[in-house]
Amino acid sequence: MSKQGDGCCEPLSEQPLAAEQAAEMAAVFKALGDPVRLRLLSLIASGPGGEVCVCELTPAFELSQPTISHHLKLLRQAGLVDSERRGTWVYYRVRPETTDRMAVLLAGVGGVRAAA
Amino acid sequence: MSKQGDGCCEPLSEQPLAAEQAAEMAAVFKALGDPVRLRLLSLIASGPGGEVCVCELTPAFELSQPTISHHLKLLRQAGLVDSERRGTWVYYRVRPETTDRMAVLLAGVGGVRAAA
DNA sequence: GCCTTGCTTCGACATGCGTCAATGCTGCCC
DNA sequence: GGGCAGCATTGACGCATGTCGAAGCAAGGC
Repeated sequence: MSKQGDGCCEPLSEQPLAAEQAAEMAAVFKALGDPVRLRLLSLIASGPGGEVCVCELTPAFELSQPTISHHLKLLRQAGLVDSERRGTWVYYRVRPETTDRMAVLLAGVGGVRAAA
Repeated sequence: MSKQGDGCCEPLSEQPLAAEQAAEMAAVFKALGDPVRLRLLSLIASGPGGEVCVCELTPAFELSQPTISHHLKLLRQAGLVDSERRGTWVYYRVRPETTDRMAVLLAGVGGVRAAA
């Protein structure tokens, strides 16, 4: 418990990510941590007007339709996309607030010394 | 609206994230999709000189020491951090190349229309 | 040389996650 | 109203993941 050495075990002046905030961010990253969801997000973002119908997303994968719906639900719960029913079809769009927030966090982690 | 081909189901001109690339990126995001690993990365990034000894990381969590080592291994395998043994202690540092790459990807997803 | 400290690796267990088939529900068209 | 297409939900199964205790390795101090 006493100090084990000179260059070790000094208390950190600040830890920029609290446990609560980390859990919140990790939930979003966990939603991104799947190839299918990542491609879904990319397809939605690159769609015309930033919107894509589910009927365009399902045939893009060799997966069953319920599986795609499940992944879209997870993306929605993570706050990464938003859905809107328009007549027969359901359209999804990206929520830039969430993606930008994650991008800023990653840039901050990687560029701490560059910013300072 | 019997015309299904009009407002729906047109083929995408391009899908910016191929399956291989998505799998590679998703592996990194999966490594970030855990509160413990996210806090570890944050602690490492905010350490003096961008380096932190493992003996500083372990007491920051209410987890066993092998568990922390396991999470650090996953971060290392994802290319997010790098480890270096210096005498008795092992120091970890962030690899900004990886974090910046992810930040660019997220910024691109969120700001497609802003860039265009 | 031997013991102590710091960290990793090895099994083992419980939980969570991705996937599918089957079913349910909503809205359009005849 | 009846039928049908588009999506979502449910239940179930198999695999991956987080966690721990115990053991193994490397480096220093006595």
